[in-house]
Amino acid sequence: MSINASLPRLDWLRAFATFAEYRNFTHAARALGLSQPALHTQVKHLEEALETPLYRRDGRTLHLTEAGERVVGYANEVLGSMRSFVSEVRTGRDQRPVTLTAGEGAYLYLLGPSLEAFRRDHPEHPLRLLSEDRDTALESVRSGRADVAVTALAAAPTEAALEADLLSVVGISLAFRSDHPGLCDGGALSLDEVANAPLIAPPAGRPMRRLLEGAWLEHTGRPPEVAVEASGWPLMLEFVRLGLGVAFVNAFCAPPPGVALRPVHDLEPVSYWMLWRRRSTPASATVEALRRALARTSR
Amino acid sequence: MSINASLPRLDWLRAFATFAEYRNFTHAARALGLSQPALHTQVKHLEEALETPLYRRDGRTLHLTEAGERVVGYANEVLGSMRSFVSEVRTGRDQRPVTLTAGEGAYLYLLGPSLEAFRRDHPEHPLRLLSEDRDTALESVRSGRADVAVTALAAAPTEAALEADLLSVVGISLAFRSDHPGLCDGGALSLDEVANAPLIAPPAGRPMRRLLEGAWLEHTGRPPEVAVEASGWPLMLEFVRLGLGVAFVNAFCAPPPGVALRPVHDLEPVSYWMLWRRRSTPASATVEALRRALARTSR
DNA sequence: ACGTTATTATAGCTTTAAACGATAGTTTCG
DNA sequence: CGAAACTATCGTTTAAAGCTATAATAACGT
Repeated sequence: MSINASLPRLDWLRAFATFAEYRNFTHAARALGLSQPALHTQVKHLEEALETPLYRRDGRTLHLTEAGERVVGYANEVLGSMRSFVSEVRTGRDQRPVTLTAGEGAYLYLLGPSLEAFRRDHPEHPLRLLSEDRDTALESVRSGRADVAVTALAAAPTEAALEADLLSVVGISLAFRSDHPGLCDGGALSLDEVANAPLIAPPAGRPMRRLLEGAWLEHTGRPPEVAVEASGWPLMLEFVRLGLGVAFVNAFCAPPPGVALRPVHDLEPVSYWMLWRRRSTPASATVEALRRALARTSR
Repeated sequence: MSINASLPRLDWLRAFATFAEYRNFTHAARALGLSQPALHTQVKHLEEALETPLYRRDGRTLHLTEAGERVVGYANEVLGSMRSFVSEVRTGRDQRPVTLTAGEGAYLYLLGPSLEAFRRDHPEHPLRLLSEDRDTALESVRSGRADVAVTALAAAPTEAALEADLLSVVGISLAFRSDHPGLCDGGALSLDEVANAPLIAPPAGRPMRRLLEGAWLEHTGRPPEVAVEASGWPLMLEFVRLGLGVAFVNAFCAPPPGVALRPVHDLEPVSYWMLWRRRSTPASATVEALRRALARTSR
């Protein structure tokens, strides 16, 4: 009944956290400044302390188990909290950097004012801004490498480990050269009106591209013909300016001179969500429950 | 610019936490199953890692510094969270015991139904119930040994480290034998009406005793004459039943057969508070601020 | 198919550091 | 002022964490 079964060491948690990042002992060990065997035994110790396998081998690639995923998240949480506490005690004030991850588009067109405001109101906290695509960003939040992610999602994530808030819903607009014949005036466009213009689109596989392909098929009966592939709205808009074609972009984009936007009503608007890891101080939920129970006491 | 200055080890935190409990290296070391020098160096290492003295010597007695107080709290928090996480991973579910500390009176007359309800709604969480007096209970919460305290306080504590909720305000009643001449009927009593009855009161120095002495002086111009000292309302009520005198008790007390209660209006009612440690995941406040800043984003 | 490369996992040896016993140094108390 | 109670330090011992070397295994290229 291992009542006082030894706690895992923080070294082991850190070791496992960086191992989880690389999923490769050799590289992770180099990143930690350790030998590969040393890292290996640290992870092994952690597994023994938790009496649970944390990763699985499929041939030469290593996958985290479900328990492993939870442990990474907790490890990063505890390590981050510890680091910030230490620096807080040492310097007398909280200087923990806050890490935000988002896509380039969100930074350029959505988050600017908020970040300025945060910087102004909390100058004491360094702000680490990662630029990552949707999946990487979610993974960064899950694993605790980032505190908050902002990204476009079809719906709030159902994962229990994450909490989310809807930030903004933005429509899709068509970007075209101001001198484009036949597009310059009018309200919302339909897809058919632009079915024949050469198209600048994100690379195959990106979420926005898939959205486009679906809607195109539905409205015109055939897949879109993409003239130019470009990643990121600034590039797409630049290519529009150069006359390489038209592009579908989020309505919040600021078009460069010579480029105009018109809303498109056949495309679903995109929802931007802010996501963060549900803090798993496992105690707190229970303690909260007890507090609620007590608060029901005759008042 | 110690960017990666080594983190304190959990051993050191645990060592310091139990040292803080005893404020005595020798005893704490015995409690930990360590030699006194070993414990001493662990605490020293912690101080070096935090670059801050955690205790001070006044002759032979040791006091925690202010930083030391914060570190104990954080240490207990982190250790508790770690223990519960480990057992959660090992067993697959959260079994963290929740620790409540309160006085005997609160348990007997105030908290019963709430505790029953909590037990029914959360049978998976062991409940540890400590019986401590006010100061010890507060100290237990501050140091993280207990999750929640319930105790009578004149006002909400102003300490930044604690949060509090008012649970209940209860008046003071006089407990007397049902056959007492002249007391049996009527509404609220004044102090003068009972100034001559032999008095059963808590031992000198207890909060309730001090309250009584203050009010007595104010209303009758002289200190009360205490016939019997007894600690705890059950004992006091029992002595009332035996005819040793009358007693002032909280109105929520359940008098035994043969004993009656009547409210007393010259005595201030007593407020029962629930207190808990403000969770200091130092990150969370900042992250919260960032989230608020982002949420101000055009919606 | 077979050698080459990349990587995990184990073994033996070395080094680091944590624990211990002994003890000097302080303060308090009778 | 001596005894008792502790803290803090000093070598010494012991445990554990690191390193190099290497066996074992899977993927890859020719």
